[in-house]
Amino acid sequence: MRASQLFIPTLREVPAEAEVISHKLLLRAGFIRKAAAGVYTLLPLAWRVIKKIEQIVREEMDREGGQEIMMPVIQPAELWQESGRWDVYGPELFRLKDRHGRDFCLGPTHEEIITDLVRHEISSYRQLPRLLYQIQNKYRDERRPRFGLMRGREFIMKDLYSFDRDTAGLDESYKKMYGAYTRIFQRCGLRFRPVEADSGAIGGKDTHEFMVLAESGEATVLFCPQESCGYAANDERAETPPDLWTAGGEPAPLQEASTPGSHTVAQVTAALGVDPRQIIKTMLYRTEQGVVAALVRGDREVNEIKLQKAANVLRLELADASTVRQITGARVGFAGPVGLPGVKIIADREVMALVNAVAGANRDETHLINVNPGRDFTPHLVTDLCLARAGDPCPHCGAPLEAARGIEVGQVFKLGEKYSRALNATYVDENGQTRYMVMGCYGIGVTRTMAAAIEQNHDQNGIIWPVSIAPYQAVVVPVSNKEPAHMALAEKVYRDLAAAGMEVVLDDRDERPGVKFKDADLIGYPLRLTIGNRTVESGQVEVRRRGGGETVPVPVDDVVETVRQILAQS
RNA sequence: CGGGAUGUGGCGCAGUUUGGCUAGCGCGCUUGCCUUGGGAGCAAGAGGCCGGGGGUUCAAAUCCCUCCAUCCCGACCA
Repeated sequence: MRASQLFIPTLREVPAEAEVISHKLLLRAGFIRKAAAGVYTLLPLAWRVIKKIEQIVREEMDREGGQEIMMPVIQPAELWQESGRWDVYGPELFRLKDRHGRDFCLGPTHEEIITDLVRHEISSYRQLPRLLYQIQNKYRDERRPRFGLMRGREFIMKDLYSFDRDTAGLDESYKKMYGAYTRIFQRCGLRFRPVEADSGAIGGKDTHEFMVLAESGEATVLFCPQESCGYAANDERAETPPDLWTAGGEPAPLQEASTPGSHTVAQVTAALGVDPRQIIKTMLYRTEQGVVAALVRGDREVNEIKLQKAANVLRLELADASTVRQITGARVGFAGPVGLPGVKIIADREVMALVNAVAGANRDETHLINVNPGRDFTPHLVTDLCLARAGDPCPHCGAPLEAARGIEVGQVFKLGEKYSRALNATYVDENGQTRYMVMGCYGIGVTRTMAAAIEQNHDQNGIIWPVSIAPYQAVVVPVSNKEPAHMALAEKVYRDLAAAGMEVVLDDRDERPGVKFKDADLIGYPLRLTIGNRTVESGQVEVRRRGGGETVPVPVDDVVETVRQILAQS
């Protein structure tokens, strides 16, 4: 393509709305434009990148036996009511009504639709397993869309759904997808890490997230630095072997201490001169089964996912000030487990190891000292409630875990029978028995993958596309489009490359060379071929790799082969 | 959802506090000349319901009310 004909509206200045680098560069380099908050038009360059990522995804899905289908974006409420998610999904679900007043939603995911399809069309074990996938727009009315394509309200997802006869079959499908995902992100040129994750709202058992490592990532992952171990999990999932620290000593009599104004751990440690680990932090949560108190050591934070599981509740939210007052009789910051009636108390293991600890007294401006778990209060349950952090021991090998930020670009789930039961998706096995299908679902955020690639591959001048997903592989830049010798050679090089099957742009715009170079760097073509006075007389072309590498003169007749080799190596 | 900020040609901004006369600047855009190895120069132009609605006033980008949009921060660790 000729740059003079291409729709690539680059910007010299950064639009004020962009925060992260991928958003800034996508706007500046002319890849995207915003239509509404979290909703974008993908311009030709972005669409080319998306199609390349999609193609990689397709090839790897097909290789594992996946079959592509297209499902509706608009989904009837009935199916969501049948699965129970119409009420559970909350305000993130885009809801709408048709002219008759019937309820619909814009699909944030397609378990309902596909399970409905499969229950009607598949009835025998002979038809299983089935792996069906789609690549299309999905919708979530995010409470806060941000970071451009990283957290949009409309985005492109690949979702594959597996239907198996039993859990052994599911394990097989899961393994296939895990392998496919590893290949996909490798082929996209990304530095990533699969981590153990929590299944969250979609429900299910095993799950891994594929995290692209980048500072701008919204998720925290913890991983074991020991290569032989390889443990990695997100911070919500990571198990925390208990640190049974104790100040020791003999249990002393319970006492009250006046702690005016000390409603945080830091303030209490300062007021009483104790180690934060000596404090029992009491967090009150509202659930559909009443208020639950979570106890963790003062230096720890509550992991709400673990708490939710331990409490076996569906909904969990931190109690507001008036609820705290009602339960404890005190303002926020003075809750404690001693004499806390009518509240289910769940304690972390580390709390139980403490001797003569400090806790809120359930009275304003007062704490208790010499609190001894087991003597002064007895939790209903003791378990792991800690949010993991760097430095915690690896649950497998004990080495201190390291933390990193990650962008979640893919997730693989074992759903089990959750949806097949809810929607009655059954088959008849070889013994004539009716059984529920066993499902898995496997998503990749395609638009987010594009953004993540930029987060990981850029410099101060612009994007540095991995060759496999670059919108074009090379740009040919004649230094002057008024110089017949430059243009003639540029045209030849351009045609030769195109004839050899390369995706190449000829920058034939009537611009000064500086402008073309700046745009080439900004857009991030992996290769730039420059034609100017320095080499044109000797019949050479300068070849330069984006993102490092020197400018190398190459004889015209060798250009195609040289480019082919460089691209093959990348 | 809570808090904060912003909304002025395509982009980035000034002007608003202290109402006033043709609403400015840089970039981009158009035309011409000139120039061509890292976002050139000169000249002449085009382009603005000052986010919407309502109000105050002789007079509103500027003051008041209201709505909308966008961005940021937070969403509670007791």
